[in-house]
Amino acid sequence: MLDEKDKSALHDFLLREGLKFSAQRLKVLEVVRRGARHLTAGEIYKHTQAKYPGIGYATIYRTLRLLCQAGLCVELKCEDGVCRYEYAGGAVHHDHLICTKCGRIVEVVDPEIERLQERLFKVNGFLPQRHRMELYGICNRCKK
Amino acid sequence: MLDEKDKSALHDFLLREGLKFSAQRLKVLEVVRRGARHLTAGEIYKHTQAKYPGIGYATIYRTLRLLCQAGLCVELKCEDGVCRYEYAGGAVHHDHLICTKCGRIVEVVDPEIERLQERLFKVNGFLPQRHRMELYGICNRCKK
DNA sequence: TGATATCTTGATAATGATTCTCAAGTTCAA
DNA sequence: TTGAACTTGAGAATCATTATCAAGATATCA
Repeated sequence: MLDEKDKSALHDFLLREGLKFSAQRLKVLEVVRRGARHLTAGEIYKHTQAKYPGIGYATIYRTLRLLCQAGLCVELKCEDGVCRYEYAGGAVHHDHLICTKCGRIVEVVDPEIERLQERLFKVNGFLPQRHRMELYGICNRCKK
Repeated sequence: MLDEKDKSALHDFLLREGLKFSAQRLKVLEVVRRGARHLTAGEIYKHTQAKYPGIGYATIYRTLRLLCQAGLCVELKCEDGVCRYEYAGGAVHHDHLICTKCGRIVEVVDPEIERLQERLFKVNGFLPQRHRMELYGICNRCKK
């Protein structure tokens, strides 16, 4: 099940871009929206298969790119070279704290850092678009 | 030509890890040390070929990983999915401001942000190891 | 409602960076 | 000098992601 808000956000985006609606696109959004955070494309593929048997890998990738463009999804490039995706519809931006032992990912936000980042953009004459901040360390469970 | 300091840093690391010295490893370090910033493995391969004809791709990758472990080199995961490498021996840590139009990379440092990042680690019970911060935007040359 | 142009899809091949394999070559401590 | 252990180069293998393309779905306009 998907909020009407998500569905219409997708619809609006497609309309705006001259693209078309499809059941596959809706299902992928649903999986990203309801599934765990930080899913890989492969995991999203498997989960979507359950709701829409027969969907292809290419469609998963295409749709994920689309959802990112629509601002409904965010792509996270991980250390292992595999991308992970998470729902971002109306969510607050956040960064990631990643344990290098167990791979646990903690989401963090620091408005102060965000502000300083904006300043760095400005000082260097850049028009800000987005950023990625990943902090790697050893989490308290793995420390001992 | 390579500073004695770099050479002995490599030597020390190899000794400490029970590994062996080789001309190839020295040449790769030299290329990373003297070459432009943000070289891809492919570029490092080509440049090293000039100094050490016959060197293989596998050796380049293996050596880059080694140099990263030794702290002489830093790997930068770029948006295009290709890793870039830069010398890091005794250098000050810095982050990257990347133009999404022309690909230009500007190095930036912000001690304030560094401090806040440390705090995020601590607050979440993580032992800090390293971080990656990449700011994406459009540079002043591409803006108009 | 139907025709049509355009967009999407799924299967599969292709790509491309990185890693693995293994026999032959090097290094270095004793 | 010798030998165990580490490295190397060539090329095959991996694996995530993209491209291709014919067949299918969608939406627009009459």
